[in-house]
Amino acid sequence: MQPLLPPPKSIDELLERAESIAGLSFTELADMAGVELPSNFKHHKGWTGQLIEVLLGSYAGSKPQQDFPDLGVELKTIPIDAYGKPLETTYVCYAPLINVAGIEWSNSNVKNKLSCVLWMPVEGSRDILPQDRRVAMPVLWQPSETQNAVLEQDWTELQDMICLGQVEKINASIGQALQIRPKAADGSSLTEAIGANGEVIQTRPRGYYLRKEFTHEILKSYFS
DNA sequence: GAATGATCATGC
DNA sequence: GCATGATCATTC
Repeated sequence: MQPLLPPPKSIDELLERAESIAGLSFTELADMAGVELPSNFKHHKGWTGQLIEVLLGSYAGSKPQQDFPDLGVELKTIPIDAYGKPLETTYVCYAPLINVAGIEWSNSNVKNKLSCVLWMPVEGSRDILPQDRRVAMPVLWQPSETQNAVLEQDWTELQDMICLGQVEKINASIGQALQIRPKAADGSSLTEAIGANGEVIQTRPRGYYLRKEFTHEILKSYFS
């Protein structure tokens, strides 16, 4: 998919664009973008996110930066049920597993990505066909002090385990708001990490994700 | 039913 | 393989 518009020049312009597609169905959005609508997402898991990106004027790419670097805004689509509750966790970024000296919360990719997020909730219930799913109203969010503290605490705990060679002990149950889970094409994918004795080991790549409870709180606070 | 771990598509 | 976009599907 190619961007349909130049990047927005201001947050207001970005919000206007986002609000202008709220309420529209995936069928209407696919038409606007000139792309085919998948009948399901089994083989097109990132389709919705990329569709919203091109409609709002984000440059496609896999750069480890925000979607709108000039505005300092990250774009996230999030599937919700009929009650506005998230149906999935939210991927944040890759978890660095090696050469981690010098990485602190203040300069981490997680903090950078989550410093300002434009959430685009979309209907995601599996009993709604992709063609009928609609986009909800956007939410521009910046973490509160409390939220930032929780994120920092989780990140520190997890990143400490990585530094101490305990990556193999990390599972998705660790962390109140942030968790680490595998992030790879399949189980054969490997990357370097720190082992229990400080040696270099091979392990499955991991990513940081936000729990549904945390994103639910974000969405609720803007609709109450 | 929800959560964890696994997986799919794409561009370099 | 890394990093983006995430959802799937097995396990609990």
